[in-house]
Amino acid sequence: MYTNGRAQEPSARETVYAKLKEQILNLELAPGTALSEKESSLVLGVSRTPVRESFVRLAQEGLVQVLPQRGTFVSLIDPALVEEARFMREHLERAVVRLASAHFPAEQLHALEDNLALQLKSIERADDRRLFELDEAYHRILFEGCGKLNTWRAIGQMNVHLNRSRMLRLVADRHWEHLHEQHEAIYQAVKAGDADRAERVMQEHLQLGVRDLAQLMDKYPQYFISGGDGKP
Amino acid sequence: MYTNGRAQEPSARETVYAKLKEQILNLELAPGTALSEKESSLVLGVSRTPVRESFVRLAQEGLVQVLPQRGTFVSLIDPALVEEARFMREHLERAVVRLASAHFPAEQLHALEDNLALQLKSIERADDRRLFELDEAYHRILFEGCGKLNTWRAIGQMNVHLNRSRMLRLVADRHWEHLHEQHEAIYQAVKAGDADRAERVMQEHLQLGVRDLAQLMDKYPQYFISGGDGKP
DNA sequence: CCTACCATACTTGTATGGTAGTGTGGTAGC
DNA sequence: GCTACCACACTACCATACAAGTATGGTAGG
Repeated sequence: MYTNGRAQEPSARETVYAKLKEQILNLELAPGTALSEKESSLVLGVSRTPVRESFVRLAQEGLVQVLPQRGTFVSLIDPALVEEARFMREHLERAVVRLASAHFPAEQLHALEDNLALQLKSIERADDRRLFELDEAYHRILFEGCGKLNTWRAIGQMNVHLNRSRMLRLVADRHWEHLHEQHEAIYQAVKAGDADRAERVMQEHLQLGVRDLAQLMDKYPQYFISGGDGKP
Repeated sequence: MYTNGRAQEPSARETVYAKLKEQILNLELAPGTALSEKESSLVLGVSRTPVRESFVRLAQEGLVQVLPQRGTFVSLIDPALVEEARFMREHLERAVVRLASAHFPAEQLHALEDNLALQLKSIERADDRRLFELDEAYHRILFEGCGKLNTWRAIGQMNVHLNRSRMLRLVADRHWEHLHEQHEAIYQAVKAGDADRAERVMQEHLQLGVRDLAQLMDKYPQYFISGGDGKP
């Protein structure tokens, strides 16, 4: 029988994993912070087992680093990962907007419109976090409309590193001026079927994020990998 | 002191994970096969804990599917994942060979030469598995020479699904004719700095693999996702 | 004062027992 | 013969105990 109503309460492992990941991405758990299975289990009110399994998942994503018998630490931001995340997004999203310009379902086109409207409201309210989420959702919709949602998910695993540096930049200084207008321009180009223009704007759009990575590394050196250490 | 000679014996979790992953990729554990923490722990001679943690990792990669209180199963092959893996590789590797054509270190260039020589020997011996590994290594070297090794690793997580279908194809029918000559052509183009030609050959190269995916799905329907089931 | 050593309090790694949910085969009742 | 029910075997999930390695601070000896 269909017991799969998907109304199951999430497992302890899932909640712990989501909580830790959110805190790491929000920089509430700063890069370099020492974690511990026992401490996290006490804080979150579960045993070590689900915490440990969450650490395994986070370690696989490169968000934490487990040193056997020594400790678990929130990974330092690796500039190479940040740049390569940008690289991946640039080339894959350029390809995707070309696809989108050729054919894009009405449903996702409307979703883009709604998203753009919400972006404007978030900018009015100066709600950075919300705008950040909407930005993510916007790009996700583009992939979804092209039937490339799995590709977006694969990007996601690199994207977390890019997002952490973007979040750091958000703390230092907020300038979302061009963001909405670029999103708008991409939307217009896709709608008009102008693949060349869509690709060009997307390329510019994805070069904004890491322009001043060096400044961030200078301002928050303790959050970044310096020498040969950090990732073996 | 420097006790980090990296000469540590691998943990039980690592060996279990590697073993299971290899067996899944080799199709020794066929898609749909039922696994179990207890059984695997008995077979591999460890307790349930490292097995369980390996399942967590494999589940995150999409290689197994864990149904709570019901069982753990080797994931069926998802044609959408296979196609999107090809999509990612096509666009990222085209970008990479363009970079490589502009500048490529001598060390990696020699590594490509060695690799090509070994490919020839594997073809002579009709050693498919070995040629498969060399093919993977060849592309990895291209990324490495461009300083995009993390990108290759990110592709890897999608690539496993592509490779599983390629392995299935290997079982059915072996035709590696064009593989080596395409690799050779890419090498020549990179060495000559001809970005356009390198990109073009790479594009053709990466369209070979999934040409007859439909045939495989027809021949081994039990290994593939059919309807809306499989991945929620 | 400086150094070498060692007890101790951490850390993660592994093993195991108990719990709750799920599928299945047998059986009682119709 | 057919159906409904129930006991049982099986699963993954979680908690806990033990093992083994590591960093550290205090102390004895020079």
